[in-house]
Amino acid sequence: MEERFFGLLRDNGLKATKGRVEVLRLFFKAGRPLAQKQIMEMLRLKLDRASVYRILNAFTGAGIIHMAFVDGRHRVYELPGKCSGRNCHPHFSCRGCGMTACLEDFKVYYKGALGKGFVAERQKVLIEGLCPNCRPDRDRRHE
Amino acid sequence: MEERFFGLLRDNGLKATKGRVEVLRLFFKAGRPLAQKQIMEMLRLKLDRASVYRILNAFTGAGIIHMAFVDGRHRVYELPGKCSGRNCHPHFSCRGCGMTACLEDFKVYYKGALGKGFVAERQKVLIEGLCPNCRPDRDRRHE
DNA sequence: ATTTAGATGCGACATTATTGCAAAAAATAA
DNA sequence: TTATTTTTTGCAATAATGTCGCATCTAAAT
Repeated sequence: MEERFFGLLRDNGLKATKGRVEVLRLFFKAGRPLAQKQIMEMLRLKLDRASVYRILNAFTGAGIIHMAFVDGRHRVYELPGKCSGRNCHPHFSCRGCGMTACLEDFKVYYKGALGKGFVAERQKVLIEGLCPNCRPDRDRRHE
Repeated sequence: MEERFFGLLRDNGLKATKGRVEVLRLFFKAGRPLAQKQIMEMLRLKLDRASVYRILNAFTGAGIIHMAFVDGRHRVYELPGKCSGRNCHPHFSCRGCGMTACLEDFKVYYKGALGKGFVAERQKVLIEGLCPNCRPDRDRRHE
């Protein structure tokens, strides 16, 4: 299982160090976008803040992950999944617990109106709201 | 002209101080979203960093402006225009010069796929790319 | 003009992120 | 395996964005 991470790192010209394997493992395990802070809390081994930042930048440069969106002051990264760096799928962010999710089947359609001479390179769509856990439960509204 | 700003401030329970009138003037003059940094550079009078932040927070609390989007690490604010705080129109941000623009006629259509139990409260749409000034000019491509 | 509620300036601090440099670890060569 | 080279890491310092406390000042009301 770890071999998969070793290969992914080496294929992208990155040494398979403990720290990188660990961070990569966390992304695969989480299956959802992660911010540096969350990664720090999930680490099973000691890794410096600076190293985590450098790992995220290295991964981003290599295309192993990309920045999905900025949530408040946190840059949130994820494995590519179905989206390219240029045209990323929309994301959901819960204002209750900070949980994030990819909305890969959630398509955005827009028409014109960018004005003459403008070039669109990337779209970033973020839906903010409440996840099922943070939503006031409708079945309990009579309590 | 300045009376308009005085009235807008007082109607929202804010004292019409020099700093506030100046910041409000900049928003009206610019006619586009502004970040704290840009405001600092445009100021015609001396105003402390902290004061600008406090003014932006006061204006936001009063509903005179709202945060349009986060660009990199910069919070970008704007006058409401056609959008409410909850459902803001899409924005454009130029990666060349950092210029921002509102895409009020740019409508986003999306369908389903938010999953059961999720509640959408806000949408944030940001298109990144190049503005006409930063775009490599097509007419000069043979140079 | 005096009073007073509230705004400002300044400095300290918190947070997120980057960088320089020496020590450590991984990959390569011997 | 050992030695060498390259890259990464840890630590500390630094930068940028933003907030807060407190003394001082200002706008507006008396």
